This record gives sequence, C-alpha cells and structure tokens, in this order.
Amino acid sequence: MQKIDHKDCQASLLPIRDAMDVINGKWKLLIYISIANGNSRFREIERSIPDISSKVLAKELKELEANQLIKRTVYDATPALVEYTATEYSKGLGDVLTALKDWGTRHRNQIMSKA
Amino acid sequence: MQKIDHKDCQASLLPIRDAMDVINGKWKLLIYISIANGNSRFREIERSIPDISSKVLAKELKELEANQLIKRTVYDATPALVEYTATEYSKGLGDVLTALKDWGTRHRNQIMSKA
DNA sequence: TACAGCAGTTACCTGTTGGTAAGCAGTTAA
DNA sequence: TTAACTGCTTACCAACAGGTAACTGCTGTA
Repeated sequence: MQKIDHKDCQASLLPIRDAMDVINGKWKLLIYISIANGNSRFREIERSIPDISSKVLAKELKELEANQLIKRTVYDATPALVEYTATEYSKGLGDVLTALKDWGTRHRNQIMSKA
Repeated sequence: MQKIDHKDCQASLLPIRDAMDVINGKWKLLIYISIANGNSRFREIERSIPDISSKVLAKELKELEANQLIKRTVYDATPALVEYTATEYSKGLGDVLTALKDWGTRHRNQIMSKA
C-alpha cells in the first residue's frame, strides 16, 4: 500500500492559496495586463477592458496597489492627473501570466472541440 | 508619441479570462492538487484540505470534472466506492501550478517583509 | 452657456460563494 | 445495539463580488 506524501501536498497548498488571494477575481489580471501594456490613465484603462465599470476598476486598482503590483502617482495639476504604472516587483508575475495565457488558449480549444 | 499596441493587449485578455474562469475561486486548485497528489476518495480529499466543507467540495468536484481536469469513477460496490483522479489532459496545468507556487512563495515574503 | 472629459464616489440591488448544521442509505466494527 | 464510516444532499444564511446608474468638482472646448 502506497503512502501519500501529504507534506508535499500541504507545501503546495499554502503558496498557491497566497497567489490566488492576489490574482483572484474576474478583473485583477486583466487590469494589470492593461497597465503593463502601457495604459496609465484611469479612463484609458477603463476603455481598454470591455465591460468593466468605474466602480469595480477603482476598487481593484486599490487592491493591486496594496499588493505592490502597480504604483499610483498623483501629479499636482488641475484637474488632477493620476498615473498607474506596473512596478518592477510586479514583473515577477511574468511566468504566471505566460503560463495562464498558454494554458487558457489550449483549454479553450479543448472545451470547444468536445462541445 | 508612442502608440500602445492594443492588439497585443487584447490578445492576452481573452485566454487569461478563459483560464481564470476555470481556476477561479478559493478551492478549485487546492482540490485539484490534492487529487493530483494521490488523494482519490471524497473523504480523503476533504480531510486533506483544511476547512473545506462537504458541500463546497461536492460542488467544486463537479466543476473540475466538467472542465475535464478530473475524472469521477464509480465502482459497483456496497457501500458505493467513488474515485477521483487527475486526467492526462490536466497535466497541462503543470506550468500554471509551478508558476503560481513559485510566485506565491516569493510574494508572501515580499508582503511580510514590508508589513 | 452647454457639453465633454478627468478621476473617481455613492447608493442600490442581485447573484454567487461559501459557511453551518443536519440528514440519508448502506456497511462495518465494538 | 450503538457508533462510525462511506459519498454525498438539503436547508438556511451571511458575506462579498460585481452590475447599474447617477453624481461630484474641476477644466477645456464649442
């Protein structure tokens, strides 16, 4: 009888849970990608993501900032000028995004072909 | 003036959205990992994941099956014997899991050190 | 003067997620 | 006989994600 290595399993659960806490939800990664691609102004980001609302965008931006993935800079001008940029630190997400994008593409095909 | 490549951006959004639809939520990846690590029985999986309830587990297992990440096999015995196993297809998730685990570990340190 | 843009905020409402607790039919062990 | 195991399901409820719409103060433009 095989013994299952529960330590290995448990060791994976925690980091994955941590990661998911940050990128969870319908919008966070999409917003991050938009910013990483060069969109920096609130309305610009809003327009770049289909169907997102101001309210959700504002809320998610705060969470992304709290997790140090983006930086919010306010320029002292009238009317207020605010810029969102991806942090150096956030570049570490690159592998996650690549893996998700690749798998998402393949999975779409898989599900479509069987439907 | 730089033109932002909105095509590149939009091209990433869709696959990522597809991927997130599947792995979104607090529990799905944790359940998948538990099964991939060798836990196959309902109660066994339940016990391997801290704080999960029967109700949530049952619901999530159905979704994982619908997405072809796990297979549910019922053996004709009394009392009923059910086995959950990771599908060959689901192995494609490997890169995603590795990336998430690595980043989750690093991110935990990052946030902890600044708190 | 009127409208559009900026960066959001507020109020209200719905749908999903998820937690708690109990229970079911059948079997085995004490 | 009682208790505990199996693989779930049901009822009830709370919290939160997310959608809709209106509105703010300020400025530049027609």
